[in-house]
Formats: sequence, C-alpha cells, structure tokens
Amino acid sequence: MATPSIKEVAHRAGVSVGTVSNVLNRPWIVAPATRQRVQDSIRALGFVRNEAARHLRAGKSRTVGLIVLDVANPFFTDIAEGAESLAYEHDTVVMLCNSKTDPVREGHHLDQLEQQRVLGILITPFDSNDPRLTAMVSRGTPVVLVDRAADRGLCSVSVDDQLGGRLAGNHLIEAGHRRIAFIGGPFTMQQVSDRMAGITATAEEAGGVDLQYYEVDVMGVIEGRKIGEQLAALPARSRPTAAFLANDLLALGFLQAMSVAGLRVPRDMAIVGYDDIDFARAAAVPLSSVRQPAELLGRSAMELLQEEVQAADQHRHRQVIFQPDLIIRESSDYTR
Amino acid sequence: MATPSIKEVAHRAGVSVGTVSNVLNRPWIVAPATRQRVQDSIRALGFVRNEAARHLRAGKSRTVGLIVLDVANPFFTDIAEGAESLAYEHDTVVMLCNSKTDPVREGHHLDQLEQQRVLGILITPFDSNDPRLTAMVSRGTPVVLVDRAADRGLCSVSVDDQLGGRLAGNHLIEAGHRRIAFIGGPFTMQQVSDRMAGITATAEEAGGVDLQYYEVDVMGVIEGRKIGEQLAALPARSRPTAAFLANDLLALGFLQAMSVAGLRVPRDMAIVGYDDIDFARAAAVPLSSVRQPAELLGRSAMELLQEEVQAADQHRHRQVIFQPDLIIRESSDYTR
DNA sequence: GTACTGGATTTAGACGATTCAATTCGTGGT
DNA sequence: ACCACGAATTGAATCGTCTAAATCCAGTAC
Repeated sequence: MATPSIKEVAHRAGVSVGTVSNVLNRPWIVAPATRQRVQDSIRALGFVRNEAARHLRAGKSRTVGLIVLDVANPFFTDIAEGAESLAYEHDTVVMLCNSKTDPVREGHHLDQLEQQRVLGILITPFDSNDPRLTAMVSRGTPVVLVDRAADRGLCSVSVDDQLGGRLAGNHLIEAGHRRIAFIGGPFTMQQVSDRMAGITATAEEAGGVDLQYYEVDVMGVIEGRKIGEQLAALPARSRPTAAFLANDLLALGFLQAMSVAGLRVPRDMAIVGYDDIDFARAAAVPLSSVRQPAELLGRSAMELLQEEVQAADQHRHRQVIFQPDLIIRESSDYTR
Repeated sequence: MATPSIKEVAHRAGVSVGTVSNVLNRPWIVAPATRQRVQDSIRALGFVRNEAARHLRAGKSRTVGLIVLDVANPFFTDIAEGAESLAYEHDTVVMLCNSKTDPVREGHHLDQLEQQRVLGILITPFDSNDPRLTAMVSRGTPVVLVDRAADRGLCSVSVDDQLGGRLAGNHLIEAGHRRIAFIGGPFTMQQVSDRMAGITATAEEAGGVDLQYYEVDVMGVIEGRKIGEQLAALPARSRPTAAFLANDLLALGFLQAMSVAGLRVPRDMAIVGYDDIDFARAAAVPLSSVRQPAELLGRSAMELLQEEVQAADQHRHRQVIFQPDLIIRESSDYTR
C-alpha cells in the first residue's frame, strides 16, 4: 500500500540499497545485468523517489520559490514562464506563489518557502526594503528581486521604470496633451513610484502640464474601470485628455469604462498602459503600452539565482536592468 | 552560516533536542521557564524548522498539488483561491502548477508532485481517463478531479457542463437565432465536448438550427480573436448570428474581433461565453456567460481531499456536481 | 527514612536516500 | 600457485525532526 522505498527495491532485486542508489544516480558504475535487474524491480514495485529524503540528505532542495504580486496578470505568468523554462534545464522545480499584493500573504509564503529550504526565492516584493528579505538572505536563502532594482546586497532583475514613465510622458506631451492622469498604486510600491517619477519629470521639463495622480490599492481591471468611470463623469473641460496607467490591467478596465461612457479613444481620451501583455494588443482599441520583456525578466532572474547557488561563496550580487520600449497603438495615436 | 538545527537550539538553551521539539509541537508539556529559554534560543539563532526532515519523519508532507490548465485564466485563479483558503485552515500549503493544456507538462508536474509525496493532488486534467492518474492513486496519492466529473474510483468536483451548454443554447434559440457557432477546443477535452453536446441537444430539439463547430487548440484570447476575424470575414447571409464560446477568454477575443470588424454586438452577432470571469462583466459590451462557482469548486475539491486524507481507510469517493447559471448581459440581449 | 507519585526532561531509535570507505570477487601477470 | 589490481558491490553513517519509552527529581505520605 504505502509507496515502496529503496530498501524494498533492493530486496526484490537481491542487491543492497547502495546499489539501487547507484543505479539511480550513477548508473554507469553498475554492471549492466545488475542495473537491469534493479530497474525491473523499480518498475515492478512502482517505486518513486522520496524527494524529502533526498533533500534532507543533500542538505538542499531542488525547488525555487517564485512569489508574484498577481498570478492572474499575464505579465507575471510570462515571468513565471521564463523562470520555469530555465529551471527545467537545471533540474529544478518552481513553486509559484501569489501574494496578491498583500504583505501578510507574502510573509506567509516566505515562511513556508524558508521552511522548505528552497534553493532560493525570486520575488516581486510588496516592499523591496522589507527587512525579512535581508534576514532570509543572511540565514542562507538567496533572494533575487524581480521587476525591482535592488540597492544593497541582493541580485535583481528589473526594467528602468523611470525611463518607462518618461517614454509614456514624452509621447503624450508631444501629442499635445496638457491634462494627463497617472493611475496606479499603491504609491509605496517602487515600480509605481518610479513610473510616476518618470512621467512627472517629463511634465516638469515640458512645463504647463497638469498631471493628476490617482491611487488604487490593487492594479486590476476592476479598479481601472472604477477610475475610468470617475474620470468619465467629469466635465470635459476639466477632464484629463490622456491617461497613463501603471499596468495594462488597469488600462484595459479604464478603456472599457471609456467605451461604456461613450468617450472615444484616443480622440476624447488617449490611453497608455504598461507591460504590453497580449490582451493589450488584442483590446477593442489596441492599447499603447510600455513593453517590458517579461519572459526574459523571469529567465534572467533564474539565471542569477542558479549562478549564486552554484558559485556559492565567491558570488557577487548583480543588478541587471533592462530597457523598456514604448509600443504605440491606436489608443494614443490620432494618425491612424 | 548554515541554518541552525534543533540541535544547536537545544545546546544554546541547555536542554535536549527532545525538549526543543516539545516546545515546538506540544509547548504545554514543557515547564514555562524552560519553554521561554528555548524560545529565546530559537529567536537568537534564527532557527527555522526543516520541513524536509519533518516530512520524512512524519511520512507525509503538508503540501497539496494543484494542476490547472491555464494559470492566466481567472477562472483557474479563482479555483486556486478557493483551494488555498481551505488549505490554510488545514495548515497545508498549495503548490500551484500550470499545465498549459499540455499533457507533457502535466505529466512532468505529476512526477514532481509524487516525488514530493504531496498529501494529494487537485487537477483539471487534460484527459480524465489518463491511466497515470489511477496509477498514482493506487500508489497512494489521492487525486481529486476539478471541473471534471470522475466515473471510476475518484473524487471529483464539477459543474454540469451539458446543462451549461443547454442553457446557452436555449437562450440563443429562444432569441431567434438559427445559425449559431460553437467555439472551443480541443474537442477531446470533456468539458468542451459536454458543453458542445448540451447546445447540440437543444439545437436538435428545436429543429431547423444550423449549428457550426469551430475547434481551437488552446482557449485563450488570441485564439478567440482569430476565429472572430474568420467569422467576420464571411458574408452576412451565411455568417452565424450568434456564437457560444467554451470559455470567456475566447469570448473576449471574439468580441474584440467583432468590434474591430465593425460588427455590432449583439445586433449583428450575439455572444455567450463560459465561466463568468470578472473580465466578462467588465468587457466593452458586458458579456453573457454561463457562470461556474469557481472559488466554491476549489474549496470543495480541497474539502474532499482533506476528508480523504484524514479518513484514509474508510473513505468513499464522491462526485460533487454543481449547477451552472446563465448570466444574461448585453452581449446577447436585444432588450437592453 | 522509604516508597510512591506525577511532572519535566532525556534518550534512543526511526524515516529514506546518499555517499564513501571497506570488502568481495574474478582475472591477468609472473 | 600466488599476488595484485580493478571493477562491482556492500555496509554504515549521516541529514533534522519527532515520539514513545525511560529516567530523573522534588515533594508528599506513611
């Protein structure tokens, strides 16, 4: 009934447990005939390795934790995709955790992962200065920040969010907009504040631009829609003529609200999102968006982690920064 | 450097490892003064339990595997949400795995989970008759099918998909549609074929209905959009006047294609989706959809699993079936 | 002073896989 | 016929935690 252990396999094959283990781990040192006998025994008994025992003995596990802010956001699934593809090559498993932008959930996941002695953790943290993170590192679990630049002793993979904000800002200002809304949140999240800083800088440089800020708790479609309704209800004279949203889910919700309210995009309201998820291209009005190389982000993060795990001692933390691209589509382009 | 073990904690507190373990597991049998001393030691050393060792000793782990077809589909994230909430109450962790409707990936995840000796597996399988599944069960890992009815010796939680198909079919036929497209895939997936069977039955009962079938590999926005473009390109006289799509992602893509092609919804094309994800309500034209109680599905599946894990021997497999609801919104309703 | 009680603590195996030093065995060289 | 060598295999220790049984000890009753 209970899953057979290596011991039963050995007994049935008439060899010692050491030999079975050798068949599993270094088959070439086992005589072909013996090897065959052991493999038959394994198959007959339906033996399955016990990962917990391996892990305990080896002192380290073969799983990597990945904590994202929102699994339902394609941006993060793309990251997961990238991370998993590389993990696979390293004979490693990814444990995907969803913090839902909630520090408590995030903490719970960190606890669990640390108890599982994961090889390391890739995380888009709620707060990148969380002392928990450095504590974990000092206790021996490598941490790589994803989509967030690290300053101190951590590896990180990120995209220049200020530049992203600037790209969006310049684009909208050059198109003639003078009342622009920035929508995102919570503002305490570095990504959000960086993007905000970027567009703010361009607005100041240009001068005469009225930039308004709207904060949301979570960046999802529903919230975007809500803010959209709110803006649509304003009189046209005081309503922003363009909106830059800190992610595409917000932008999609916002776009839907415009459509429901009968405002034309981009004529009445130009929209630029962030992340360039597949939905963005496929939206009712194809969405302009600041593209981030999500899958590459995930892959690189995993790469840094594996590097750190293998090099162990003489590893130097690195901060990789990618450049975002502005993808212009109909939602902000009058010329089409 | 290395994480301290219970042994170091014991040494520092001047007690035996057994006492430390007792503080961790049955604190009440330890004298308050000793308990305090141990707890101080734990904190000072930054001790973190080694889950692998606990697991090995206990013979069973504290994690449950959840394999879904598409993490990016909110329907499945809702299921995960439900499963996790209950898992939390049982001091259990959920490992979320994404099969991406790919049997190979699914198999890989199954292997990993079995090696980890997970408490059990919740899965929306690609093929519910996969012999792997029953093999795993016979080797001792309980499996609960999610969103899929089991016949043989398995627990399952599902929604009556035939009924769902009938609800959509009746609704569209009563509204006068006589050329209807069914879109989904792969048709080998039971959910899809059941929904198809449902609407087919209503069409046959009504008579004089031309029901056309379109198959896709994966049910995502992109694919929906593609089929939408394809239908939009047909001459109006032969084009279906209504479409029933096997999930909301497809429906959303389809809807976008209509909008781009200048077809009005529902006047030129009525649309009914499936799952009633949040996006559906928030779409440019709010989407009619067959609602499934996703979170409840996840919770119930976890409930069945926990039941089976605890009862162990005298457990009888159960097949829970929920009823879907048709939510009518603008995308199929002329009267609004 | 002895025997007993009950609470507090320790001790001594497991659990399953891995690894490495030790052993066995067959073969070839001399 | 004997030794040496290498290939194949074994045996035992180990990882960190848990638990049942054993031990210790202070206090109490007689």
